[in-house]
Amino acid sequence: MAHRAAVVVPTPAHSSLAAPLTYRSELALAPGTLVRVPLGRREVLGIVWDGEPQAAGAEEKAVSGALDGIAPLTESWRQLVTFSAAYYQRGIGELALAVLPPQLRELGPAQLARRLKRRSERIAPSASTRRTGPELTVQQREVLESLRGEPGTSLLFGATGSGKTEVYLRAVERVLDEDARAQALVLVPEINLTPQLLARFVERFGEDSVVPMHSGMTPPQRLAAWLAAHLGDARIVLGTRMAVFASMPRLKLVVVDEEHDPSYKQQEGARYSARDLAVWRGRSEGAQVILGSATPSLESWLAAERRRYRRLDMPARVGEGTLPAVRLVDMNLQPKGTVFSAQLLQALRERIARGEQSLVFLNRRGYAPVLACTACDWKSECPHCSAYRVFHKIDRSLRCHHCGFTERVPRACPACGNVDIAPFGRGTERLEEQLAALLADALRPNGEPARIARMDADTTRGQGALERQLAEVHAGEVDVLVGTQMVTKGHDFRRITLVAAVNADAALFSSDFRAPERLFSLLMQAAGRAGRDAGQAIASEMWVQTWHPRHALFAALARHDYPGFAARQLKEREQAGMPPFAFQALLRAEARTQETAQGFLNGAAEAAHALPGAHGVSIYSAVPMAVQRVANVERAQLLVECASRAALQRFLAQWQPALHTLRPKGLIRWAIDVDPLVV
DNA sequence: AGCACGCCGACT
DNA sequence: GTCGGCGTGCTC
Repeated sequence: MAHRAAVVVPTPAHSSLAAPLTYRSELALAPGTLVRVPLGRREVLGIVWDGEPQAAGAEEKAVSGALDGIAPLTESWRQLVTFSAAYYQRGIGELALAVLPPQLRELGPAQLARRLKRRSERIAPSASTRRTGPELTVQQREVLESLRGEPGTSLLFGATGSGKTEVYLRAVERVLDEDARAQALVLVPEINLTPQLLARFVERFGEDSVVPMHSGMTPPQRLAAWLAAHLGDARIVLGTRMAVFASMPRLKLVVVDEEHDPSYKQQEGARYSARDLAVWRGRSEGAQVILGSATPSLESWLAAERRRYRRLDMPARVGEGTLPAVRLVDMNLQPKGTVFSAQLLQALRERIARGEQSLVFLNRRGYAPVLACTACDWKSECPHCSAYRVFHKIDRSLRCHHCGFTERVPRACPACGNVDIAPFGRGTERLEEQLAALLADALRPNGEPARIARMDADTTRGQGALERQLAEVHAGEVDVLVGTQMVTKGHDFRRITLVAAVNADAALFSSDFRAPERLFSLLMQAAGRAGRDAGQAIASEMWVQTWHPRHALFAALARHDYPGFAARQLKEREQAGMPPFAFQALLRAEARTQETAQGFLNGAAEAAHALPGAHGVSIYSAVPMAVQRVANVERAQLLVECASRAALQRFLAQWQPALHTLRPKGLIRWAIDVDPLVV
C-alpha cells in the first residue's frame, strides 16, 4: 500500500465531506481513474481526483479496485466538473457521479469488462456513409464562411425556417473532416425534439457516428452511448442538457439549439445551466460554440452586443417562405364572455374549407383550472398544496399539477352539499370541446366534417403517443390542433397556415420580470409554425387575442422585430438593475412550517451580513414561494443580488459553509440556486 | 444521498 | 410482544 489517492465519491455538499476523501492503494492511480471504494457500510463508485490527498480525519481505507478497462476521465472533463460544482455551489463528488450513466455506478469491474468485450466485438470499423446536404442559401453560405476557423462563441440569430439546422450539420461536418478524431456536441432543449434532429444527423453522418443522450433512455442505452462518446467512437453526441457533461476527449464543436429555452436550466439537484456550461466548456477546451435561436435569451443578446459573442444573422426563410402576418384581435371590442372572436372563428372556417391546417395554443392543460361551488365558497383546493386542483373532464378527476394528488370529482359540494359545482376558466381540454362545438358545421373540401384534435402532456403520455399524434397531423387527418406550448416547439408542421394564441395576456403583467421575454419567444416560435410551405406562406397568419392590443410587445411581434423588442427589454432591465445587468442567486428552504423555513432564511441573511464578501451584495428578505406549500411541505426563498458575477461567487463561497452550521429543527432541506430563471 | 441506530404507536 | 414511523449522525 505504497500510494494514497484523493477520490471523489457521491456525497452531497451537505455532509461535511465536501473535499475528496483519501484512500490507500497498491498502485499509483492517475487522476480521472474510475475506482470502487468502501464508504461507510457500502462500496461506491468514485473518481480519482487531482491534488495532494489530505490527511484523513479517520482511518484511511484501501481502494477496492480500479475500473481499468475504461480510460481515465480527461483533465478537461475534471475541470468542467470542478468549475460547475464551485459555480453552482454543489459537491464535486455529488455532481461528478450524478452526471455519469447510472449503470456505471452499479456495475462491478467483472460485469463491466464483459460489456466492454461485447462492445469491441460488435463494433466493426464501418466505412461511415456520408451523405451530401441540400444546396445552401446565400445567407447559410455566408454564415458558414464566417464560422470557418473562428474559435469562440457565436450567436446564430436566425428566423424560424431560415435553415439553422443545415448550418449546424455543415459546421459539424467541417470539424469532423478537419480532424479524423474530432467530436461534436449538439444540445437540444427537450427530449421530444431529439428524435427528429437525430434522424437528420443519422441521415447525414450514418448510424454509427451519432449517439443520443437524454434521460428517456434505458440504463443500458445510456451506458452504451456514454462509452461510445468516451472512447471516441461516437463522433457526435446529440442530447438534452445532461449531455453537456458527456465525456468527449476530442471535443471541437458545441451547438446549443434554441439557446433561449428555459429547459436548459436544470431545476433540481445541481441547478446548472447547460447553455452557460456549454459556453464555458467550449472556451476551456478550445472548441467552437454556436448558440442558435430566433429569439435569443437577453443574456446572450447582450453578450453579442458587447462583442463577447460574435453575432451571425439569418433573417430570411429558406425558399419562398415568409413570416406570417400578425393579426391582433382587440378583446375589448368583443361581446362579454367571448372565448373565440368571430373574426378568428371565420378565419379558422376558411382554412378548413381550403383544406389547410390551424394551430390553437393555450398554456394550460386540463378542462378548467378550478372547480367551484355556485352556492358557497368551496373551491377545488389541493389538501396538500397551496394550489387548486385542475378539473380533467375526460376521467372526471381533480388533479393537482404540483403533487399529483388525484380524486374523482365529487357529486356535490363537499362543503355545503349543493349539487351545482361549476368549472371556472379554461384549459386545452375545454378549448377543444368548445371549438368542436363552434366548428361542428365546418366542412373540409371533401365535404367531411372538420376534425379537431388536442395535443398536450395528457394526450402524449405513453410510448409512441407523441409520434402517433404528430404523424396524424402530418398526414392531414387533423384540421385544427389545440395544444399547450408543446405544439409550438420545433415540430415542422408544413401545412399549417394559421396559428392562434387565445390567452396571451397573463404574462404581460406577471410579477416575473422574465415573463415578457418568454411570451415574445413563445409567440415567435408559434408564429414560426405557420407558413413553412412556400406555396402557402403568402396567406399564413398568426392570430393573437388580447385585451392590450397596443402593448409594445405585440407591436414588435407584428413586425417580427426581435432586436427592437430586445433593445427595449434590455433598457428596462438596465434601469431596474436586473439580469443580465445584475447577477442573482436564490436560497431556497423547505420545512414543515413556513415559520421554520423563513426562520432559517432570516438566520442565513444575518450570517451573510457578517461576511466580508457581502460588500456590494444585496440581501433581500425571506418570502414564501409563489406556490407556498407542495405535498405538505412549506417553501420559502431569499434573493441575493450583485452587479458583479465574480463578487457574487466570492460571497456564495463564503456563505455556503456558514449555512451548514445553521440547523434549525424542522428544516427539511435547503439549496442555493445560482442564476435562477424564476425569482 | 444512503444507511445505520434509536426511541414511540398499531398490528401479524 | 414485534414491525415500522422518521429524527439524528456518520461516511476517508
